[in-house]
Amino acid sequence: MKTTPDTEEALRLDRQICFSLHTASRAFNGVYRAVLKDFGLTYPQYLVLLVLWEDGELPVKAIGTRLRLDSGTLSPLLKRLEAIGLVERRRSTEDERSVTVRPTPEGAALRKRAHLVPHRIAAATGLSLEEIGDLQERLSALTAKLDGADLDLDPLDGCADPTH
Amino acid sequence: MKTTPDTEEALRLDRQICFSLHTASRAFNGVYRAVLKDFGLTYPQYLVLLVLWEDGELPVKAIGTRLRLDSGTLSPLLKRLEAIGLVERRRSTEDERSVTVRPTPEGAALRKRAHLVPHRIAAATGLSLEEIGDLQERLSALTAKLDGADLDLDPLDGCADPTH
DNA sequence: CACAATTCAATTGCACACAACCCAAAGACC
DNA sequence: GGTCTTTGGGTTGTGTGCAATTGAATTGTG
Repeated sequence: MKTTPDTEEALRLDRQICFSLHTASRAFNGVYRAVLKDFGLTYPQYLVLLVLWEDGELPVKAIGTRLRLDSGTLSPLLKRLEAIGLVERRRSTEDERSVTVRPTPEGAALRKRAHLVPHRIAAATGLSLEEIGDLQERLSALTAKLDGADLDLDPLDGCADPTH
Repeated sequence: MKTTPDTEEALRLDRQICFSLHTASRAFNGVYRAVLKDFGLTYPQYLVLLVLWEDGELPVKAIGTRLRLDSGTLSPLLKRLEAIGLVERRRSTEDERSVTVRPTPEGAALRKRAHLVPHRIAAATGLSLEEIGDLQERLSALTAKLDGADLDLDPLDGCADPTH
């Protein structure tokens, strides 16, 4: 790694990682959009249903922890899922701050139809299960790293030389 | 790969790839948000500036092709960049349908300060340049595959057996 | 030249995603 | 009991991201 500023190269290189991740994510989103259209679901709505199918019933807080989403995103999303009759929201009696979400019978029934989704997505990726697993592993590690980064680095030094 | 439906496993496995990609992308976005706050830029705005810094001046259409964004996203974004004085939009004289975007002197000057950004981002990833390059390559390949997928597959068969 | 098809940008509508706030309920503390 | 703090959801505001439409300009074709 050079210590010269090398503005051109840095700006180009940087674009590569973040941009490819950004684009891949949107491309994936597009594929999900197409596949989930038949179910009338968006991709984040599908994610919420996945965790509910697994756990049966969860408070909003727990869904947010699982998906790393806050109430600003989840509240309206859950209201939409409730509006189309797939989930039910009930304020807990023992802790009235908490709202418990669970699939309605229609929401639970959707699970049977939804098991087709992963096959179609996997086919669209064109990757083997092994490659998928590997990529997933790297991305999870990257996310953990990014979440933990505090960014309190000196603007210039301390970056190029980790031993500093 | 088994041919049994295996709903549980399929739904879980599927969650892994798409979810990790989705989460990694948002985590990256969060890091950029923190780093770019000093510049008053969002991450997509930064991407637009990157291509403008490289090419000097581009029609909206070309920016969209580079970043895979359409006018619905770019039009308001560019108006914001114009509002804060970083770019200039001018309707082309030779083709009046086209709008040419280029950095203002302030926008061009920002480039010098922005070369700090990639260092901080790279540091936050905790990855070597080699790992970054490898990941980028996989993601680009994945995006290409996803963009090309037509999804006109049979819902069930035709997935597990590529020779079909 | 006239007319249809295409292209480019902008706009509208909807759904995240996140920061920043508000409020009510629950705990913690004296 | 009476405050103080924390916690869980909700709301608001801003900024994407994308489908669908509009409208003007250009191109293609007879």
